[in-house]
Amino acid sequence: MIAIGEAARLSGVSIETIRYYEREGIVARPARALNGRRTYGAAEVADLTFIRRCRDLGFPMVDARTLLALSHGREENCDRVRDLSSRHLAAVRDRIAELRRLEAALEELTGNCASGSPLCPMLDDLRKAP
Amino acid sequence: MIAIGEAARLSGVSIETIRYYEREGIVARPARALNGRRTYGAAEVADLTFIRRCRDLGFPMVDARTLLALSHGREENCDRVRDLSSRHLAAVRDRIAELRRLEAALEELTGNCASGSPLCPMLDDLRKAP
DNA sequence: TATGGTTCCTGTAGCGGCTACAGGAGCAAG
DNA sequence: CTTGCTCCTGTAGCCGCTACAGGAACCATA
Repeated sequence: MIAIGEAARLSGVSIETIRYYEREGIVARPARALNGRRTYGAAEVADLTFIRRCRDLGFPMVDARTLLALSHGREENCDRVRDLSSRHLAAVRDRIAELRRLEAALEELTGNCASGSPLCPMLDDLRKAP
Repeated sequence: MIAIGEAARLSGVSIETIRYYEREGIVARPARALNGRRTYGAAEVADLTFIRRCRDLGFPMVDARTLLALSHGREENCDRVRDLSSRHLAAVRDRIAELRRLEAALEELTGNCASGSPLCPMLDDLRKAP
């Protein structure tokens, strides 16, 4: 049994965030040592790591929760998992497309900026309401 | 002189957000009518629209503030503007690259998921700590 | 004049997902 | 015995809004 600092190191989830997950009921409350300190075993560290993996993949917390629950369930509900992840993949692609549009718009604005006008062309563009 | 609802329609900034911008000192406090209601003119609507344009382009509020101030300044500080926007463009590109990595990782995970294993391969991958 | 629908006002709380304290207790090493 | 580390609880802050609650005033119609 290890303390919270060690669990944080092993899982890659910060101490504060571990306590936050506990408060929010995202992970189960760990056992406490006689002095009141939290103690963690391999299963708890695995859960924390699982959550971090989900977050690294950009899943929102609500999905991470669900995935963790599915991972605990006796039947591995692969359909649910695939559904969640393909939705998330679609959201990621939408976001990429949106950022590309931003990128193009910014490129154009900064491109205009390169010209040596007395009036800043970029500010001028921003002032035009579309 | 128009009321806040009309200013919201014209600028594309919601009423609540206009009041928020005012509270935060992002835009100047407008004049008030005798009944205490805010009144807006063309200049105020232009400022709101300017901010919205910045936000649409993904600039953080702190940059939008600066750009608005530059837009009000007597000398159009084009260098500052170009600097801000090229930094922002770089941030957007970084974010796109990050999302592409996510996209690739998610594609691989969901790809695994298509196989008909009794154990969900995606959950299995998530359980492996990298 | 009464009524009803719309707009406006202030103030406060909530969202997500943490992060950063404050203020204190315990524990191990030198 | 002191120093410094880890841990504890509880609260507030981050960003950029958004959503109320609870009330006042305006306008159009009957």
